[in-house]
Amino acid sequence: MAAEKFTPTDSELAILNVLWKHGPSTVHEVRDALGQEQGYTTVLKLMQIMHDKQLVSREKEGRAHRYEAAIEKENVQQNLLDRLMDTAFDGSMSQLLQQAISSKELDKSDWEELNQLMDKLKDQSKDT
Amino acid sequence: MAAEKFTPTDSELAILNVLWKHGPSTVHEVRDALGQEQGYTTVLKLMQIMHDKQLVSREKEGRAHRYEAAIEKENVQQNLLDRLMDTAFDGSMSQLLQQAISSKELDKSDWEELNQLMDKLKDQSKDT
DNA sequence: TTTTAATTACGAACTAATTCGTAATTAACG
DNA sequence: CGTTAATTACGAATTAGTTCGTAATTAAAA
Repeated sequence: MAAEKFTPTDSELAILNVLWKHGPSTVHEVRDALGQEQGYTTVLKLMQIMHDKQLVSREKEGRAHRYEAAIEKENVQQNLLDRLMDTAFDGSMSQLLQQAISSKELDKSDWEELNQLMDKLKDQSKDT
Repeated sequence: MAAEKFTPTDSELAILNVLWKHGPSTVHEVRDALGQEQGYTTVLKLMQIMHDKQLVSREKEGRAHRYEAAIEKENVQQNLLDRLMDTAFDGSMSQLLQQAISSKELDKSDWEELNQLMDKLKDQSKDT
C-alpha cells in the first residue's frame, strides 16, 4: 500500500478539502471554492496530476470532467498526524496531545466532547 | 515576527531535533546523530543555511563551529500543529484531538498522563 | 615550521512542486 | 451544420529544497 498516497502536497490537500466538503466537482467549481487565486490551468494541471496518482477519480460530464476524492479524509488526517508525531514530537502522540490541549483554548463544547470521547475510550480499554 | 522561522523544512527539523536533544553540537556530531545517511557537506550546507536564516547560532571551537538551536522546540511544535489544524482539520483543534486520541498510539501511561493533564487544566479553567 | 587532516565556503546539479501559456479538442448554441 | 466558448492536454519555466564535489582555509600534529 502506498503510504505516500495519504501524504498529499499542500496544494493537493487544498483541493481534496474542497472535494471532501462539496462532493464531486469540476475544475471550475474547485477553483471558485479556492477563491480563484490560481489560474484555471494551474488548478486543472494539479487535478490531472492527482488523477494520475489516483488521489481522485473522474468521469466525463458534458465537455468537462467531474472529479471525486478517491481517498478518505480520515486516512489522510491520521497519516499527517502520525508524520507530525514522528518528525516533531519524538514519536510520542501523548507529547503531541499535551501541546495541543494546553495551547489552544478549546471552547466549552469542545471540552465536553473531548471528555465524553475519553470516557468512552476508557470504557473500551477495560474490555481488552 | 517571521512565522516561517517556526516552519522549518523536514531536513531542518531533523537537525533541530538533534540540537534540542543533545545541545550545542558540531556538524560532525549532528551528522553522526542522524546516522551518517547524508554526506558531510550536505549536513554542513544545511546548517549553514539554517545559520543564514537564524534558526541556529554558532561559535567557533577549534577549527570547527558549534551550532545551537536558536528557536524553541515548543514554538515549532505549536506552529506545525496549528498549520496541520488549518490545512487538514478544517481549522478545528478539537477535530484534530479526537482523531489523535482515537488513534491507537496511546499506551496506558500515556493515557494516565493525559487524564492528569486534563484534570489540571479543568481546575485552571475554574479560576478564570 | 612544515605537513596533514579536518572543516569550511562555494557553486552547481538534481528533484519535486507549482505555475501558467498555448494549442488542440469538444460539446453547446445559433 | 458551422461557429464559438469552455475545457483539456501538453510542455516548459520557476521556485524551493536537497545533495554533494571541489577548492580554500585553518588548526593540530609531526
